[in-house]
Amino acid sequence: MKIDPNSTADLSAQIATAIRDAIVAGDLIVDERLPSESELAEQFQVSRATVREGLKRLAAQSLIRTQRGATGGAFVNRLSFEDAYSQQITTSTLLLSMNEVSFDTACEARYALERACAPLSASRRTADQLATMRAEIFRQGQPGLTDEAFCASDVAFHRALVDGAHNPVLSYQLAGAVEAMQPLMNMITFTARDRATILTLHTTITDAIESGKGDAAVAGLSALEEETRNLAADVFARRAAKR
Amino acid sequence: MKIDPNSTADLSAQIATAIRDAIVAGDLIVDERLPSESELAEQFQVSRATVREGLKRLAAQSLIRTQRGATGGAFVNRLSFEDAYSQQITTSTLLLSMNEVSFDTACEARYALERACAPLSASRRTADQLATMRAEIFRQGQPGLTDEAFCASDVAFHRALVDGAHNPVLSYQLAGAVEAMQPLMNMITFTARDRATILTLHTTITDAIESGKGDAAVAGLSALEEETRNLAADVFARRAAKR
DNA sequence: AGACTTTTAAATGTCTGACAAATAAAAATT
DNA sequence: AATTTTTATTTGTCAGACATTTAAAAGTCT
Repeated sequence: MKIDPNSTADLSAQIATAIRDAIVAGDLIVDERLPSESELAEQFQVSRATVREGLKRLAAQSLIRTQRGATGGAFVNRLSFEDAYSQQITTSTLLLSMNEVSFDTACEARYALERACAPLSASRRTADQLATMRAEIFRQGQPGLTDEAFCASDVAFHRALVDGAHNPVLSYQLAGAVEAMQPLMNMITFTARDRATILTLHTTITDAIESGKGDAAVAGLSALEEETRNLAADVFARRAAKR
Repeated sequence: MKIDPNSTADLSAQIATAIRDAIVAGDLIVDERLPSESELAEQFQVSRATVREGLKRLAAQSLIRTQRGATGGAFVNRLSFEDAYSQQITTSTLLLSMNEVSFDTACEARYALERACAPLSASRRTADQLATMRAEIFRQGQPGLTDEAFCASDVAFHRALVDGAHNPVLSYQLAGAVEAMQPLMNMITFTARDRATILTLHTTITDAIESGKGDAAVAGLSALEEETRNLAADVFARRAAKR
């Protein structure tokens, strides 16, 4: 684990990279303790403050955790799916909001990915996930629900659908795609009629998942995608006409 | 932008969270300059070193960039797809290697996602992407290619396939799934016969993409998935038998 | 006046040394 | 033997200093 004295990059960044590489390469294994900050400072020939900045970079990516006290120190962290989820969601959300990704592009990606889950979900979903989907459908039918709450329930519905595939890797990948859409969806105003249409489609999809018909679920998702895109197109057209 | 004096969390972590929240909420917009480190230190009532640790956390997530000099400072960074790609790949790779994700689980997720891209790719791919796919197929047929090089070419082939969908959000999501598989794939030894089988399937898929037949491409991917899983199962069975 | 050079000020990057707080092990006491 | 106290180690935080980079301001020369 060495740093390049000729590099112009910040020392703290170089230190973070060196340690990260060691973790990715497997030279440092999960729960292994790194040398203390003072030892690292001597090893890299920098001050303790610089080492700390490097370590904080790694902590931000959940690659290490620190513990104070006599037997404390920095330990290689087992990256949990939960940690990875939340990072993914933050990154995806910012990616969409900062890069002028069109609603259609994001929507297309999301539904393409969801359709990839549907057949697996249809054959593996537990009663628990089905119950969640039904519960969210019920919630979505409640009168007086705000648009935000409707969208949040929509996200919960789709997450249950995705989790039904019982593949944590898929769930992790999809978390970003589904949740990052929420701010975009929140721009839409859902009329009572819109909600009724969506509810019908949600029911169709849930029925298909329950009876193990992957194809029908895929078709339902495609219909839902079209509906969503039409709704968004209307909103944007009306907004453009106002000017 | 405030921190909770009663929280037990590290001050640098709280500062990072406060600024991150402001960025996600849109209170700080792209390319906006944050107050200088000294000003932030005064604002949060902490030392400059603590502020810096917080800022390094944000820099690790590509949320800010820093510039030295008179008009320098920390600026809200536009999260680029490239930045997001590489973060995704690191995270996905570690997630798989640290959590005992089975080969089958990872493989299933990867191919499910790729099949989601195939129909889009079949209708939108450019000549460029097709050429890349053909070139990689050619490379994979070269004698004397190491297993590592074969896998790397395989990744390039699949990335071209995914990029053919011309949806940056999809490409971003898929980058992690495809690249994170590489270390797992590298555990497999490909015999000449294995390679020939894979080559045939790659050709089938490319032909389907070229002629706009999404269904055929999906079928080809499914066949490739089965082939890959059989290969891996053989490897693991042989390894288990050795003991 | 305009082009070039020098100075200056502001900002991040790094270092040093110190103290606070947490924590577990070792030592002392009951 | 159980409990309490001490001690050593480690991270968290602070204060102040200097180095380096950078652009703008000031100065100088033609």
